[in-house]
Amino acid sequence: MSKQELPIIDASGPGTACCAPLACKPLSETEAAELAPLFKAIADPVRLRLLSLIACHEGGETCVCDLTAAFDLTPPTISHHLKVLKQAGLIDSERRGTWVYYWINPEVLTRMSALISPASPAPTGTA
Amino acid sequence: MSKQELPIIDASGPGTACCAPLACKPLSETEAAELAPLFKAIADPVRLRLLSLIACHEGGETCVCDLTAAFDLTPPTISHHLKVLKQAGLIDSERRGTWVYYWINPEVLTRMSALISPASPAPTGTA
DNA sequence: TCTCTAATTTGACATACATCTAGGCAGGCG
DNA sequence: CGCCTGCCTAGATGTATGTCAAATTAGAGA
Repeated sequence: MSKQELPIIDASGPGTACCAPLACKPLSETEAAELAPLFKAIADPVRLRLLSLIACHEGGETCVCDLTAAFDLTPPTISHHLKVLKQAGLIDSERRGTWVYYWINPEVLTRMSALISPASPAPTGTA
Repeated sequence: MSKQELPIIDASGPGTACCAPLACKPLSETEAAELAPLFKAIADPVRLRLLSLIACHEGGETCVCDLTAAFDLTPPTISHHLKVLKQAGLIDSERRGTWVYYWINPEVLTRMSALISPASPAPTGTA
């Protein structure tokens, strides 16, 4: 276990210096190799919907049973996708009694978003 | 040809109403099915670097020969990845004499970025 | 303890994908 | 016209991935 890593994306908090890392200077081979799996994790319709379902759920967390019910897939398949999302660091989970709850890790999503956001994300008079 | 489509992502321009579509309301099956390929296009280290190289190149466009030179891969492989990016609508190209030039389509990238950007992407007094 | 439900793990299978080699098309130049 | 260079297409191949059925673990309750 202890698959908790996400020091990628050039560090930099929410209000970074430059612009979008991607359009600022070419990604190194190493950076690309670490970033690609993050996007691969959300590059699937089921995982995209899972992420959205969890993100939208009130209380910030969702029981697996609710997620499974939203798809025409078997529980093992949902479990597999949740595992992929979790290993990418996009979500986290905890068992509470009989049920397991998942919630989103917004930091990683924010970083991914910033990475692909073009130079001037808000063209509000950028001229 | 004529694989030019990108009406996805819930429409909405740069200054949309709500927040991030993903965290706002659950993605429909259709939306997810149309969005996933976009992320799949950048869910590869080589394509991520290609995109970055093109985005960073001065003049806004890059010759294929420059891209090929940056990798340890054969030209057909680079060509394949460029095709994937182009079919996703992320880049576009034009032949000019002997060389072919590629440039980025920032709109699609912007939409993808907004999609995964958590609730308040630009805390610039959005409240 | 026994049983029932919730969720995950394991193993198998079909499909999708990244990469290469070989060959084809287009444009420049002698 | 013929050749050379730049890029793409076609076909082949090994690996990765999404899905399911069957088996396993974890907790609740009688």
